[in-house]
Amino acid sequence: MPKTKADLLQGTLDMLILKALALGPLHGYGIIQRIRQMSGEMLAVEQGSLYPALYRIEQRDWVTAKWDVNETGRNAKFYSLTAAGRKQLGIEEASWDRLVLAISKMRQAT
Amino acid sequence: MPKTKADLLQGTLDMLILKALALGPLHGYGIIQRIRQMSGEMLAVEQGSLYPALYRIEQRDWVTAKWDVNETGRNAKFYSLTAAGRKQLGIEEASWDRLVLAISKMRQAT
DNA sequence: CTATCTTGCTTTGACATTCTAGGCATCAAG
DNA sequence: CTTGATGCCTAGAATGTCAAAGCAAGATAG
Repeated sequence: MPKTKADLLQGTLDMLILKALALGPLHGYGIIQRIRQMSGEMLAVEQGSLYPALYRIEQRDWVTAKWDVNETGRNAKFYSLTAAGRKQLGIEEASWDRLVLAISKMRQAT
Repeated sequence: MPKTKADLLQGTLDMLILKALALGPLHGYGIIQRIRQMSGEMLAVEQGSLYPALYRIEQRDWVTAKWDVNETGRNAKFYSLTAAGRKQLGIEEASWDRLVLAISKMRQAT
């Protein structure tokens, strides 16, 4: 039974999370929804991928976390982009652009 | 010591190999050079990545291998794209395009 | 002739990342 | 009271790439 092709490529998730948080602080569950919405329903991040990724990203000081209450009064852990995180987002976007360019060159090659 | 960012994202190598072989049969060592050349020197595939990938790809019948001699008379294992491989290349290119589109939507999202 | 470089294939282990699958808690709606 | 949505977390499996090493043959330079 062939595995279903992964939605995401390894290495893109950090960029997506940082990009989602660039629109403003948000809790984990909301980040998943924001990514889905921003991508036009094309990208679906699993919780089992997101939370470990958030932990990694926090360790690297690209985001900070703070428990707070959401608009409905429930507790949730809100993540905010740091200055370093914003810088990292730029790096990852540039890296992504390079890869896209390189592969588009592959496409054109005779 | 932060690791150097990977040149490739996991999941793209198969597509690159298939794409390189779409230009004609070639041996492993040559595939690395062809990918480098096709990508405008932007993509460098390591031997330690390539040969295991070729093995996987052969197991999936996307390529066939045959020992032969190269133009200088040396032995080398030549890989050729199969019909299934050509089909797979199409699938992977379409999947790549979808991901690029999804991420470009992320970029535009407000 | 012998040291080094390039070509060529292979294998091992480390590493990072994503996913599946589960658990737990709260709250609203039926 | 049961179900679904919201919300967080973890363990383990699977995957794929890379660094590093080894082996071999031929070319080239000294």
